[in-house]
Amino acid sequence: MERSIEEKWRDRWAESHIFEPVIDVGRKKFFVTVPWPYTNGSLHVGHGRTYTLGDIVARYKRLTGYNVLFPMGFHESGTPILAFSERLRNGDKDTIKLYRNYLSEYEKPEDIDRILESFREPQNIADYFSRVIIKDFMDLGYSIDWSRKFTSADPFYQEVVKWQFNQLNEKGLIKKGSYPILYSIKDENAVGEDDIKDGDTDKVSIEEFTGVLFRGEKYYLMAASLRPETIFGVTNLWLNPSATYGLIRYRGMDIVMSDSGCKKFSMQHEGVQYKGDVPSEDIIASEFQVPLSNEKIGVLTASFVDPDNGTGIVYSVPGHSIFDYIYYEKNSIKNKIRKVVKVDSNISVKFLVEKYDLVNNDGKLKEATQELYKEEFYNGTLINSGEYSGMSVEEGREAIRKEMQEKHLAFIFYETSRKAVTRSGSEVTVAVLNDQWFIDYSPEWLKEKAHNLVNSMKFYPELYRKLMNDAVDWLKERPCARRRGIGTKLPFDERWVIESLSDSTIYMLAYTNKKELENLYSHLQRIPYDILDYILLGKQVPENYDEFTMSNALKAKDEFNYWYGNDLRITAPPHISNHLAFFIMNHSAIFRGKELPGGLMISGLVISNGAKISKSKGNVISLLEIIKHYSADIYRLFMAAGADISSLLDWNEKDLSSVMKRYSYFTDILDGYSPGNDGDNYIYTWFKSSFYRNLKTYIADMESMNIRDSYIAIFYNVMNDLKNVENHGGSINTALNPVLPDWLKALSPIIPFAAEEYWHRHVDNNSFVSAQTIDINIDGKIDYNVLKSENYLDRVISDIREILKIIHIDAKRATITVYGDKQKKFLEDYPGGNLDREYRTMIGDYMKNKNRIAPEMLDEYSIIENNKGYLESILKINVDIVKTDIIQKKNPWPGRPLIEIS
RNA sequence: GCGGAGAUUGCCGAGCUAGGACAAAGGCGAUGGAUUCAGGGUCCAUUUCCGUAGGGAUUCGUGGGUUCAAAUCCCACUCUCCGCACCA
Repeated sequence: MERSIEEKWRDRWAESHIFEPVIDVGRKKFFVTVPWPYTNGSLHVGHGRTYTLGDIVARYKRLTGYNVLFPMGFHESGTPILAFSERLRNGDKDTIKLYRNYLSEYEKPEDIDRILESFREPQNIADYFSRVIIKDFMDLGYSIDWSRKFTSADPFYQEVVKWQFNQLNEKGLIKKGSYPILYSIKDENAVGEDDIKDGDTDKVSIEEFTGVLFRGEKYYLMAASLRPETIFGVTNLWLNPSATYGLIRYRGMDIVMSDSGCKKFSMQHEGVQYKGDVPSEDIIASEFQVPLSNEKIGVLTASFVDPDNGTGIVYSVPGHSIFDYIYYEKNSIKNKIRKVVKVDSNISVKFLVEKYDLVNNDGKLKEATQELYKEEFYNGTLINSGEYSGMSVEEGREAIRKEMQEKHLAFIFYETSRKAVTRSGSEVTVAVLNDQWFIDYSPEWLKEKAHNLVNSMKFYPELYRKLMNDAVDWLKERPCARRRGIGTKLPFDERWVIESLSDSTIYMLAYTNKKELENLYSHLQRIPYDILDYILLGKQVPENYDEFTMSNALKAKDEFNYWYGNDLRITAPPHISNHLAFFIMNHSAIFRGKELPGGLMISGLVISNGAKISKSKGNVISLLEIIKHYSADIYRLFMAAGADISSLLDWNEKDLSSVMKRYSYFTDILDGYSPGNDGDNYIYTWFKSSFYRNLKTYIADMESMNIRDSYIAIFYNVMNDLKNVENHGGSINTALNPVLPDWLKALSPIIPFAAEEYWHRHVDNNSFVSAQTIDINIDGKIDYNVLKSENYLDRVISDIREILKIIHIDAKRATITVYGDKQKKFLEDYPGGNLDREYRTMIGDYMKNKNRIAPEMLDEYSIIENNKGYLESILKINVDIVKTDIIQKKNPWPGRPLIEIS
C-alpha cells in the first residue's frame, strides 16, 4: 500500500477509537500484553517482531468476537536514561553521535541541536522516545489502546509498586542481608545487566575465587584461584613487576595483593584497613609458604599477570595449567613440575601443548585449556595431595577450600567473569553489601504455587514450559533495590529505589484501571494500601473515604475484575530467566484464580541479513526506515509468515523481495477487482469451497497460534487457487465475489492497511474491517465433493504428464477411460464375497490395483467432460473421454482411469 | 558433565505429539518452455536414480527393534546448537 493510504487508515482508526474497548459483560474478554519498551532510543526491526505478533493476536481475537484489550506503556525505570543524559551533559562524543543518529531519522536537520540540548534533562529523553515509539507503532498499524498508556515513572503507578512490595513484605518475601553483587565503586551503586555496557549481549556474572594466603616473613601474599584443589601442585607464585602492590590488614594479618585487589577485597570484607604500598622487589626477594603442604616457594615475575584481575598475584601450577607450563618452557624455568590430578585418559598439559603446538602457536590456547579443565574436573582424581589424595577433583576442591577457609588460610575473593564497565563508563567490580534488600524467591510454598501456575498456563511454543519451570527452580534471592536511578522508592526504606525489573512484574494490571487509579492519585496524592487491597484483592470496602474516592475505587475494581488475568503475554527468550520468571513469581505470590496469567508466547530471535543485530555490524534497521522503504503491511507479512514463532527470523533482502512479490500480486488483484455476480460453474464452486477450507485451516492454526501456517493458508494458498481459477479459464473477479468480505476479514490481522482499504473500496465504505467479526462456522460452505473432483482432475493431469514424459512419441490424443457400471458392481459385491460369475475375472486386476483405488466413486465421466477444454489447454493434447461398459483385462477403477496416449 | 533443542531430498525449511496415497509442503537456486520477451519481470513444467505407459528401486544423522506398514513409535550410538556449569 502506498504510504498515504496507510496514513489515512492509521488516522481514521485513531479518530474513531475502535481500539479502545470498554467493559462488556456479555462478551468474553481477551487481554494481551507485550513488554513496555524502554525509552532511551528508537526501536529496530528486531524489536518489532514481538509487538507485531501481539497486534496480530489482538486483531485476530477481535475478529473472532472477543472484547480485546491490547495496551501499551513505557518503561523508564533504572539508570540508563539518567546515564545517557549525564553523558550528554558531559559532552561524551559517542553518546552524542548515537543520539544524533537516532534524531536524524525523525527530525529535520535544523531541529536536532535543539532537541539534543533538551536531552540534558533525562525526562525529555523518555518523553521524546515514547512519542517516537508511539508514532512508529501507529504507523505499523498496531491496534493499541493508547488511552491506557502510562509509564513506570508515573506517580500513580508508583503507588501500585509500593503496594506490591508491601504485599511481598507481608508474605515474608522481602529480606535484607549481605550478598555479593556487581557494583560500581565510582557510582556507589549496585549494577544490573541493564546498567552494564553490552550487558545484554555479553553477560557478566560473579565468580567466587578462593583467595589463598601464602605466608611470608613479613606478610602474606594472597593469590586468587578458581582451582584450590591444585594447591599441592604449586611450584611458585607469579607477580607482575610493573604493577603496584598494597598491604592491607585484615583479621590481624598483613596481606599483600595488587592495589586494585586491595580495593575489591575491602569492598567484600568488613574491617579491612589499607596500610600502603609494598615494592614488588621486596616481595620477589622473599619466600612464601604454601598452605596445607607448608612447602616454601619463590616468587617469579610474569608480565601476563593482570593486576586488575583478582589479586594480581597468581600461583603457578605448571602440572595442571597450560598457561603456566608454556611460560615455564619459554623461559626455561627449571622448577620441578608436580602432578596432583590423575585422569584415565591421556589428556594432560604436556599432551595438549604438543597436540596443538601451543608453545609456538597460542591460537588454540583457550580451547586446550577448556579441554583440560573439563577432563580434570569431571574425570580427575587427586594424587600427591596429602589426606586429599584419592578424592575426585569435584569433592577435593570443596574440601580443600573448606579447610583453608576454616583455618583462615584463605578467604573468598569475588571477581567478575569478564572486565566490564557501566554504561556511564565506570568500572564494575564485585562488592558484598550488608544492607542490600532482596526479594526472596526461594520459599517452597512460592515455588510450588509458581510451578502450578506454569503447569496450568498455555505456552507457545510448548517447549518453554520446561525452561520456565527450571527458571522458577533456579531463582533465589534477587536484589531488588538500588541507590539511584529512576523508579519507585522502597516503601520501608526510602533511601532505596526499586530495581527496574522488579518494578515491572505485575504492572499489566494497571492498564485495566489506569484512568481510575490516576484519578485516585490526583485526588488523594497517594493511593492508600487499603484502597488497593479493595480494588485488587477484593478485600472489605474501607469506609472512611469520600465519595469521589469510593466511586473511582469501585470503578477501578470493576475494570480490574473484568479485564485482569493477562490472557497472553508475548516476549522474547532472554526474558525467561528474569522478567518472565519474576512475572510468574510475583503473580503467584499475590494473586490467585482468574487473575493469574493465562499464557505465554515466546518468539524467536530476529537477525538482520544473516547476522545478529548490532551497531558494529551496521545492520540495525529502524522501524521508521522499514515503514519508509517498504510498508507496514510488508513488514507485518514478513514478521508473520517469514518464520515460525519459535524460530529465528532473518530480515534480509532476498526473502523480503519474495514477500513483496506476493504482496504486489495481491494488490494487483484487488486493485483490479470490481464486484459482480457469483459464478456458478464448476471452477467457481470449487474456488469457494477451497477458500472456506483454507479459512477453516486459518482459524484452526490461529487458535493454536501457528501464525505462519495460518497465513500460508489464507494468503498464499488462496492466491494459488486464484491462479488455478485462471488456468481453468475462469475470472478472478467472479471467483472472489462471494468470498471477498471473509477474505479481507481474515487478512486484516496481518495486513490491516490493505484489508481496510479494499474493504472500503469493494465491500462497505461505512465500516471498518478492523472492527468486524467473522463467522467461524464454515463447514456448511465447503463442498467436499467438488474439492475431490479437482483433486481427481489434478491426479489425472499428473498421470498424463508422467506418461508423456517417458514415452517419446509425438502425442496427439489422450483417451481417458473411466470406470463404469461393471467395475462399480464389482467393488460393491466383492467385499461380501457374493460375486456373479462374470466378475470373477476381475479379481486379479483388482488385487493388483487395490491400494490405488479411490474409496469414493465420483462421477468421473462428468468431471472430465466438464473440464475437457481445461485439460486440453493445459496438456496441449486432444482429450477423448469414454465410460466403459465392459469388463476388461485391465480395468479402469475409481480414481484410476485408463489413459491411452496416441 | 547436567538440562534443553535438533540432525529431512543442492540450500533454507515444513512434516514428525494422534505411524499408512511421503519421493516427502513451501521458498530459494538450477533446467526447459511460454509470453510480439530481447537476456534479471510474469506464468507453466521439471529438479534422487532407472524406465517408450501412469511403474520400479533407493532415500529423511548411524545401527538395531516394534508393525502388514516408520521421516513419524522404541533402544543404542555419533554429531550440532543453546542454557547451566567449568577455567591462570
